[in-house]
Amino acid sequence: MAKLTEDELVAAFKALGHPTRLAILGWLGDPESFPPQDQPAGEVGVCLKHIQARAGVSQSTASQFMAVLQRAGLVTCNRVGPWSHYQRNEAAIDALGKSVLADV
Amino acid sequence: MAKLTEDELVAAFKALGHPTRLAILGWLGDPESFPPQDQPAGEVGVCLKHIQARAGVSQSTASQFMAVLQRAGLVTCNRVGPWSHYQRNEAAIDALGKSVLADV
DNA sequence: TCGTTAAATCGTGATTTCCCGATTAAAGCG
DNA sequence: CGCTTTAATCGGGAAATCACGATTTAACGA
Repeated sequence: MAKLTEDELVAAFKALGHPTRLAILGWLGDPESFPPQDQPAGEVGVCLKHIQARAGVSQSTASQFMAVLQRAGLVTCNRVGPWSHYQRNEAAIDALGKSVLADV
Repeated sequence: MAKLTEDELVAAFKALGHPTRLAILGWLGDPESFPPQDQPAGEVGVCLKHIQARAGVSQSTASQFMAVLQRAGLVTCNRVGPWSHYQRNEAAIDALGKSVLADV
């Protein structure tokens, strides 16, 4: 994973500076804990519907939360048919943690 | 350093989700790079005036920035006479980085 | 005691974030 | 082609953040 720029760091911190978004990223660490779906969550990621349900927010809010996490590079999106599946970007999260330990 | 709670994590991320505050925390990693002051910066921390000058913001803004970092546990404040000196809380920063690598 | 200096707090307008419902876009099925 | 499902985007009101100047508090010296 490339070294994070100042802007990327700020975007990542902003994205995680919200309790629900922080929780979502944690949940995605255990994709199998979500209800079953057409595509295997462990491979393709978790469907937005399931994230929305667990977070207890509206569909539009869930979609926007994931867009923020995606723009910050912390998750990736996998579109299969009508579904959007979200997965942690482990390399980016690792780079963020190491950035805090080394640079910040 | 104790394990960070969800709330502490969010507060720390929020505090760092601002380019100037993130930069300040980085600057404090090299206290000697600031202009000389009555008390040795390496021991007691950096005087608010110097932080304000480098950040290029007003006195009140600088004071509030440091208050945010302090409430997030990322810096400590050392009052000596009329001066407030700020220092990185290395244990908290370390705990934050490890939290990202392990829990988030 | 009276200034002076340092810094926290107060009061503010401007901007941004938050979160929703409504709408739109796209996929898939009968 | 309609109908349904999924999710992104739009529009907006409420709340929080941002950054400032003004004021207050506290420490110190003359």
